[in-house]
Amino acid sequence: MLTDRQLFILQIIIDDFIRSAQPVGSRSLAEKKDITYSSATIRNDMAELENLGFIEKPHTSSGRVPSEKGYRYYVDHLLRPKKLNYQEVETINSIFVDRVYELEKVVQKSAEILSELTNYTAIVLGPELKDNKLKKLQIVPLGQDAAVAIIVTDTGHVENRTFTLPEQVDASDIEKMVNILNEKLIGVPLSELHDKLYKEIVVLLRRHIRNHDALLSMFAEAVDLHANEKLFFGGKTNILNQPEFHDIEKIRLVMNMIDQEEGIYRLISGVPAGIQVKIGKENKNAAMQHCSLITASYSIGNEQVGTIALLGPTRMEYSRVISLVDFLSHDMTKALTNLYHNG
Amino acid sequence: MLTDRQLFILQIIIDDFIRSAQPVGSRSLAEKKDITYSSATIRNDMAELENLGFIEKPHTSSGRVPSEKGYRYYVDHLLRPKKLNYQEVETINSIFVDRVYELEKVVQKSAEILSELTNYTAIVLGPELKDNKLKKLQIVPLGQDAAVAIIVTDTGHVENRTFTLPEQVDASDIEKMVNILNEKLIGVPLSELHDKLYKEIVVLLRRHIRNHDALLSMFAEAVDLHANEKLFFGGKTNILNQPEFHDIEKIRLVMNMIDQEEGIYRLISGVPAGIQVKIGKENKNAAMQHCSLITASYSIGNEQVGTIALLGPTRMEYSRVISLVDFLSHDMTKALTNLYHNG
DNA sequence: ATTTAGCACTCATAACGACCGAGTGCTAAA
DNA sequence: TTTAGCACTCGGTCGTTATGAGTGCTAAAT
Repeated sequence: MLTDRQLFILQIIIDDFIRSAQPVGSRSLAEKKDITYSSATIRNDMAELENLGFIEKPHTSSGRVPSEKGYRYYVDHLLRPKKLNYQEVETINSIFVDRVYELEKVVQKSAEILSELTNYTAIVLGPELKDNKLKKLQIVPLGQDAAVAIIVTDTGHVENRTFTLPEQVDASDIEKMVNILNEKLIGVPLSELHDKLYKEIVVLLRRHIRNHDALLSMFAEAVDLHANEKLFFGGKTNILNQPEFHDIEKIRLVMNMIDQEEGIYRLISGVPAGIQVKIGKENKNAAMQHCSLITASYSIGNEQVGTIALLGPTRMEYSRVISLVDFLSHDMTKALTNLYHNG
Repeated sequence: MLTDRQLFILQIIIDDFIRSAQPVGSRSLAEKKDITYSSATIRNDMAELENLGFIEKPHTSSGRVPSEKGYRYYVDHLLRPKKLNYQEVETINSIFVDRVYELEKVVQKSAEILSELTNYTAIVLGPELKDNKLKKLQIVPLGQDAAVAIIVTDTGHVENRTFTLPEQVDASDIEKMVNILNEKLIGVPLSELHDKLYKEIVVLLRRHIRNHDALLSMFAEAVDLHANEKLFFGGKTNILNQPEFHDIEKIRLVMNMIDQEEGIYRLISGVPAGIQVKIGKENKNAAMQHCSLITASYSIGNEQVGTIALLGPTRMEYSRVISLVDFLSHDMTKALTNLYHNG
C-alpha cells in the first residue's frame, strides 16, 4: 500500500529530522540532490504518510516530524546500520586491551566509552551475580557483637555485609559454621545458596552447633542480597545536550529516573537477547515518553549475564547507535568469555 | 557606618529574596507590617546599601537583589539560626535509630535525609579510611593467575582489589605471606600500611619467601588505593527545582560537576572543622558561581573523619539550612562515636 | 537633620498588529 | 501520475505601545 517512493520519502524525512531536529517540509526535501520529483509530489506523498500515522505536523502549516509509528517502521524496515569507522572500532576495542580481571571496571569503562561515542546516556546492567559461583565465604568478627560476612565469587567479585551478632554465639561456633559452609558450598551458584542452606546445610548444623537457627538466618540474610545487579552509567547528563529537551520539566523527569536507578532497572532488566529498540511510549514509563532505549545483552560463554542500554531522545541516531551497541555487546561477550569462560 | 535601620533593611531584603526569588522594591518593603517608615526612606537606605556593595539592581529600574558581599554579611552577622522543629529533629534522629554497624549505610542515609529536608543537593564525604585499622587481610586465589585481595578494617569496611599474579609464585608462598602480614599488621592504620610494608615486613619476607619483591609490590598496590574517600549524594537533581536555574547552561555546569565527583571532592575535602559557608565565587569554581556550599565536619571521638556538605543556589535558606547541617553533623558525630569509639 | 510626599524617569514585560516565509492543501493543466 | 500555481495557515520576528513596579531627586514636613 505504500509505494517505494513514499518509503523513500519517509526515510529521508526521518534522516533529516534526526540530523537537524527541525520539522522538514516538502520544498527543502525537493531541493535535495537525490530527489528528482517536485515538492508537490512530495506533498501528496507526505499527506498519505500522515494519514497512515507515520509522520505528523506540530501545527497546521509546519513541516513534518516523525511519529513514534514512523520511527518504529524506520527502525524495523528502513534503517540500514551504519558501518563503524576505524576510530570508533578502535575506541571500543581499547576498553579491553589491558587484561583487567575486574569485571566491574570493564563494565564501567564500557558505559563511559559508549556515552562518549554517542552523546547519549549509556547504562550497563552489571553481570548478574546469581550465576557466579561461591569461591570463598569468610566471617570477620568486629569487636563483641558485630561481624562482617564476605563472599567471594569465582569471577573475583566481593560482596560484604556487616551485621550484629545474635547473643550467645561465640567465635568457635562461627568458625565451625564457616568451615562447614566452605566445605559444602564452594562452587554453588549464588542463586542456589539460599535453598541449599535451608535444605542441606541445616541438618549438618543441627548436629554440630548450638543456636544454629539464629546463625543460619543471619547467614541467609547475608547471602540473599545478591539478587540485585548493579547499574553502571556513562554520560548521565547528556540528555541536557538535546535541543528538544529545553523544557526543565521533561529534563527533571528523565534525570530523576536516571538518578533513582530503580526505574531504569525495571526498564532494562529482563530484555531478550539481541538488539532491542523501544521507542517513546513503548517503554511504558512516563519519564521515557520522549526517549528511546536501545538494549543488547552480553554473555559469558552461552550465559547471558548482563545488558547494555543507551538512552536518548526518540530522535536518536539509530543507524549509528544500533551498530555501536551491537558491536560493543559482541565485543564484551568475546572479551568476557575469554577471561572467564575457560574457568 | 551602617545604621541599624540599614542593616535591618538589608536583612529583610535578603530574607524576602530568599523566599520569593524576586528582586525586592522599596514599596513592597514599606508595606510590610514590621516596617514603620516610608518607601522613600527605604529608598535612601537602599541607595546607601548599594553604594557599599551589599545589594545590586539587575537593571536600572528594578528592585534590589543581594550581592555575594550582601549574603556574606548576612551569614556572618545578620542571620539568626532557625530553631529546628520537632519534625526535623525527629527525621534526622531517625537516621540513627536502628543500630546499623555499616557506616556506609548511615552515611548514605544521612545524605538522602538532608537533601529531603532541604530540597538542595546533599553530599557526604565518607569516613576517611586512613585512620581505620587493619582487622584482617585475606587473599583468595581465582584460577591460575589471578587473585583477589581483601582488606577488612576495624569499622567493618571491606575493600577489595583483583589482580593478576606474577609468574612463579605459588599458593604456599601467598599463604605464608598472608600469615606474616596478618600477624604483623593487624591494628595498624591503613595510612601506615605502605610504610610498614616496606620498612618492617620486607626483612621478614626476604627470609621466608622466594620472589618476595614481586609479591610485595603487588600487596603494596592493593593496599594503597584507600586514600580516596567516597562521596555519597542525596538529591542530585534538586538544583532543577530552583527557579534561578532556568537556563540549561547553568544547570549543565553544576550537574556535570556533581556527576564527575572530582570537582566536588576538591571543594569539600580538607575543610576545617565547624560550619563553613562558601558563597558563589568564593568557591573558586566556575560551576559554582551561582551556588553556595555549606560544610561541616563530623568526627569519631576527637578524630575528624568526614564532611557533610549542602549545595544550593546562593539564594539559600541559610538560617534553616545551617542549623540543619550543624545539628546533623553533631548527631552523626555522637552516633558514630558511640558505635566505634569504645573500640 | 531626618523623613516623607511628589514627580519625572526607566525599563522589563505583556499585548498588539503587521508582515514575512516556510509550509500546507487543492485544483487544474501537463 | 506528476507538477505548476495559488490561496491559505500559522509560528516567528519586529516594532509600537501600554502598564506598572521600580528608581532618584527635590522640596516640603516633621
